[in-house]
Amino acid sequence: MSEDTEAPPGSAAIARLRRELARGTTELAVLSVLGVRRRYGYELLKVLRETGEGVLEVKEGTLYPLLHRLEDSGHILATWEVEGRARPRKYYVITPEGRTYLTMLRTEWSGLVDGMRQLLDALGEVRE
Amino acid sequence: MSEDTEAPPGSAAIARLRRELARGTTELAVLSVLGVRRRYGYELLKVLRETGEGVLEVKEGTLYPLLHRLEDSGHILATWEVEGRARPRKYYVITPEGRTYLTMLRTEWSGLVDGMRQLLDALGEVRE
DNA sequence: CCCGATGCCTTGTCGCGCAAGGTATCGGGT
DNA sequence: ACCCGATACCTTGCGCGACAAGGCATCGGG
Repeated sequence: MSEDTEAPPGSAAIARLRRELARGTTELAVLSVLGVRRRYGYELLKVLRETGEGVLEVKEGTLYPLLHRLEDSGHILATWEVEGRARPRKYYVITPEGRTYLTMLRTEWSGLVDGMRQLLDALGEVRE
Repeated sequence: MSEDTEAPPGSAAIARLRRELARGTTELAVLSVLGVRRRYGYELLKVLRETGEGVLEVKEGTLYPLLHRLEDSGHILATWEVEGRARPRKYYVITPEGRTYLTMLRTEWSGLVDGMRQLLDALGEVRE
């Protein structure tokens, strides 16, 4: 029984809380990347993994449904592109409504970060 | 049809994304407050609403189950206190395991914030 | 010839946040 | 006398995003 079925202790717990914390940030991240220029799904996957020190490990099962949601709500537009290529790509572009929404998301995010910092800093002082 | 059933447009959407973004932060906030000194549930509710500019609007239906979860996992300890009072209070104290977990949570949180800042800042430059 | 990378997708499960409801005591306003 | 808000705890049921796990197809290198 030296074959340990468990990875490092608590790693499952870490994964869980990381998942919960990152909730909602994927949408912000994706929309931000698309705010710069159009991308296709698989490309987004790599961009998001390379940026931000790999903190945002977006999974396929997360990204594709998210893109469909954003498309349904009119925040992004999808276009298939083949162009002599065997594996066609689905490019996404942000819409004006998407930009408005992105601004909203950014505001909400920085508000949350500010609030949390205040809370944590205040307690940090007392702790000292 | 002038009677609009909807409040300000998008306010429901705002509430939704705020809820999604704040996911998981409540645990960090609660544990942080308890890291300073013991508190009872209803008190936590008020402390969390007054701190951090009201960004963390914790609801009762969120807080109480969360406290029970933290207790079950051994991160906090509960003690009933009556002391001549008609309405008894349930005080919570953080345990050593809770402190370890709190440290972990703080690390995860700042990692996420850093990652997001890098991502957003990088895109901000290009946008300019 | 197989396997990994590319490129898209789906179904089912998990777990948090919350609306909505419940119970009980106490004090102040009318 | 009565009601209502604050205090103080709790619960059930729903919504919804993240993800594991799987599927499908093509292309290139060892």
